[in-house]
Amino acid sequence: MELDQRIKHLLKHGNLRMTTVRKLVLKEFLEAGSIALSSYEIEKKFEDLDRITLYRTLKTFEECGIIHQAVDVSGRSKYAICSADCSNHNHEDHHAHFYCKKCERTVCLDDVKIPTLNLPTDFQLEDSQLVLSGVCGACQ
Amino acid sequence: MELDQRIKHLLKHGNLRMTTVRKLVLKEFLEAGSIALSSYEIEKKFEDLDRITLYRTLKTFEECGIIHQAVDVSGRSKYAICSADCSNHNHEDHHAHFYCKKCERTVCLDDVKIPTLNLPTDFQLEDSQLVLSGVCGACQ
DNA sequence: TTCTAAATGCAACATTGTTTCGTTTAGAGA
DNA sequence: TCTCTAAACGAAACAATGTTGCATTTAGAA
Ligand SMILES: [Mn+2]
Ligand SMILES: [Mn+2]
Ligand SMILES: [Zn+2]
Ligand SMILES: [Zn+2]
Repeated sequence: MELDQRIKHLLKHGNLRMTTVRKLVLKEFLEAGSIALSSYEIEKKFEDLDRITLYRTLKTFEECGIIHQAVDVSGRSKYAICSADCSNHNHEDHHAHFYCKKCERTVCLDDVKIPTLNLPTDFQLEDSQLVLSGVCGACQ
Repeated sequence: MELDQRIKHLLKHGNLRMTTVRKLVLKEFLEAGSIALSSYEIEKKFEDLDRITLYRTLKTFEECGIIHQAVDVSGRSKYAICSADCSNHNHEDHHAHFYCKKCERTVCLDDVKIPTLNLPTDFQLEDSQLVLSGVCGACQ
């Protein structure tokens, strides 16, 4: 499907209005693919994009199942486009993320699923995040 | 071993001077055990403890293998005392951490080791962090 | 006890994110 | 196509978290 079509489709599916900022930001994520983007990276790409609006857009997209969050080792939040099966308040992409210490990029490792672990019985598990770090292929 | 003795031993082992702040902070970590502490939590416990010095102390302890870092889901850094086998610039405690969404505490799950995974070959893995979240035993 | 490198304390700054509130606008309905 | 309103935006103000530079204090070796 064409990019503009996918954008329209995703926003409609999430019951979101088609605003300039949303189309702009969503385009970035679609183009980034499995590379996760920080708020700052998006912000600096568009001079007249308001920081606050951007934060709100990211939160909205995350809640709708359009993007998912990946914390990186430095504590910064990054976001990447979700796989098809995520929906409103229900994320299904439980994969690991790799943070490259050289280029500082975070990539989704869609094929590295987070394994099931047995916790002490009194912990009630809801989410899990696996953050790997090292050097990516491009940086070696 | 007595608390003061352990503090002396750990600082000496890390080749660190025995300063007031370091003894104070290290005591907190020893008493906290497997509960990870944020900078803020320590800071508010001692009114006249300088924020900047505290950050530096945490960094120093981390480098010496006295405490280890655990990112929590909110992006905040937390720290907990290391197991015996960590040393200068060489951490050996590769366990998962559990973040309770209710009490916001992070605990070390010393027995939950991070499993080995097969990554795409071009990634050179150095570290891994596994952050589980949900509700802890005390909060149910 | 002396002396110096290490540690501290303060100021100033940077990054990341939230809240409040007035203004603009998307898009549903007439 | 036009009107109208809830949703989204933009600006200001604030908070949390962390770093850097520099002058002062201090631990502990000699
Ligand atoms: Mn991902
Ligand atoms: Mn731990
Ligand atoms: Zn890289
Ligand atoms: Zn709890």
